[in-house]
Amino acid sequence: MTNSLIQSERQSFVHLTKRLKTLGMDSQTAIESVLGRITMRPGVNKAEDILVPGRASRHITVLIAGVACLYERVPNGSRQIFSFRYPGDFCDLNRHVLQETNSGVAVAAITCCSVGTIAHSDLDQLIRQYPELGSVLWRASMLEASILRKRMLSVSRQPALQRVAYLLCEHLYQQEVVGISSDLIPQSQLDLADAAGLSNVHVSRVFKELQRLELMSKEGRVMKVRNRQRLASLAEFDGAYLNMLRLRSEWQVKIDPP
Amino acid sequence: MTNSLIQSERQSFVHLTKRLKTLGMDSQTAIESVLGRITMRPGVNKAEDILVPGRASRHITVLIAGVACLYERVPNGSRQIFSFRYPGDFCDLNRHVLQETNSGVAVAAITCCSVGTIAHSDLDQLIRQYPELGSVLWRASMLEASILRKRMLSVSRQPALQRVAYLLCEHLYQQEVVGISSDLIPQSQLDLADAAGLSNVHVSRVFKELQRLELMSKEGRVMKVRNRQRLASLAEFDGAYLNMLRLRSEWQVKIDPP
DNA sequence: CGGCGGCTTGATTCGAGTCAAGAACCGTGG
DNA sequence: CCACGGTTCTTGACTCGAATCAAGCCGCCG
Repeated sequence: MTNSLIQSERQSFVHLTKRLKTLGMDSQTAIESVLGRITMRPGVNKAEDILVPGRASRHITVLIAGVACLYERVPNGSRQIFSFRYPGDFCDLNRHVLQETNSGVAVAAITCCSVGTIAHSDLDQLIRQYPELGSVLWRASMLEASILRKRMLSVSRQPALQRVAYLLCEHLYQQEVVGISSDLIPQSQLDLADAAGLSNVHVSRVFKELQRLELMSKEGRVMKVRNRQRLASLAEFDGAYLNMLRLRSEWQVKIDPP
Repeated sequence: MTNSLIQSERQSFVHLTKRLKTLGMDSQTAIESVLGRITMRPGVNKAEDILVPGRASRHITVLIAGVACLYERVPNGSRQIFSFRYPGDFCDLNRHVLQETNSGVAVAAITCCSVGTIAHSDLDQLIRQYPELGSVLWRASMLEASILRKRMLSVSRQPALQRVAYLLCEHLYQQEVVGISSDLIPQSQLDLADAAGLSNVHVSRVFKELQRLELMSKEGRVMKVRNRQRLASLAEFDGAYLNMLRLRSEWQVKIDPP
């Protein structure tokens, strides 16, 4: 119903809006329609689960603010983080597209998050009404797969130092896509370890080395990127797989996170 | 134009047909329309490239027969295999959906392959005409991402023995989805190494161990699965992520590869 | 028959995991 | 404001899995 969102709502959806545009959604009315179908859920605290595996659901979840991660637990107790999620990212498109209760994948908040939902039926209807939305979401899925492949390369072929550097670069780039520019790394070392397939102990050593190389530094407990150029070159990260997206977005906008 | 395919053509498309049905394409006329837009390319020999990176193209490629792999070369010379492709699989949907010249990903033939192409413009038109085709291809993309995640888990968290066992199970299951049932492993040990993120030397040792455990055996030079059950349990492979698909396919059909 | 690519085997090295203990940091509540 | 308890991070000692190097071997194709 709400084609005219009140100012504060529109405000909270800036990142989602940007992301949809980045993915090629040109019609403003289509975007407004999507935003109009979003129901906000209560905020989620750092380290809490946003989505648990196995449970069937009648709606999809979209991250409005904060950083989250998509992960799976393995029998031996450790967890693998597959990808990080940023404002404007959908968390469980797979549950919508593949009818199965989405294997063992869960989503957890890395920082405090605010999340919204859209009913599956609403989404279907939106896609029917705006076929471009279908393409946009398909594109988002492909992009995710593309990112995952690159990550796989890094995890399976690079030594620990480069692997961690790679993750850090990936993080910076993904934030930029939605217009957030910050040197601070919200992930804990354990998060990075679980994403890179390393032990927390080794990530700690790697981080020490990154500090020695003056690529990173510490601000209280959080890590901070000092020299992004050299970090990227160390990791052999080029971000070319996001180029396509960059072309479509007003690239220089900088918004610092709260 | 050809809604009435001649018998031999229809024959060569059995796997693609099965795959489309498996993915939820119910209308026979829609399937025939898709098949009608396929142009066959000359066969590709074992170890030859089917698709090279970077080159823009006006059509997408679909694997009709044989086994191929999607891979990327890394600066240091080694290669990472991201996934294997089976009859009925599309090789470069990403190039269609993301306009970019698809990063560094290439496709190579593991065995002799026959491949077909569909012009991007034809595909667009087909999707417009049969919206379900859009969903089907989106679903195929999501499924691929899902498989990739599972693989990532294995690569980053399991020791070598399990990793290789996992790949073998994945291979068997993926072949079954399109109705091929065979114990023989067409991949060379080097292929498996490049997919598992191991050295060829170590894969050789792992294979010796698999033989000792009576899970695998050698037939001339090719490997053969002896005990699939125990192999799957060793690898902690459950194939649940393909369950959804199994429900939709006539599961017991067995077709031995040439 | 020769030669080549894929597989095997052994010796050695090294990166990263594990275990264990301690330190720094954080939020909490007295 | 400070003492407390729990994370998260750090450090060191030790172990071990897998990479690398280097030959030699088998099966295949010309």
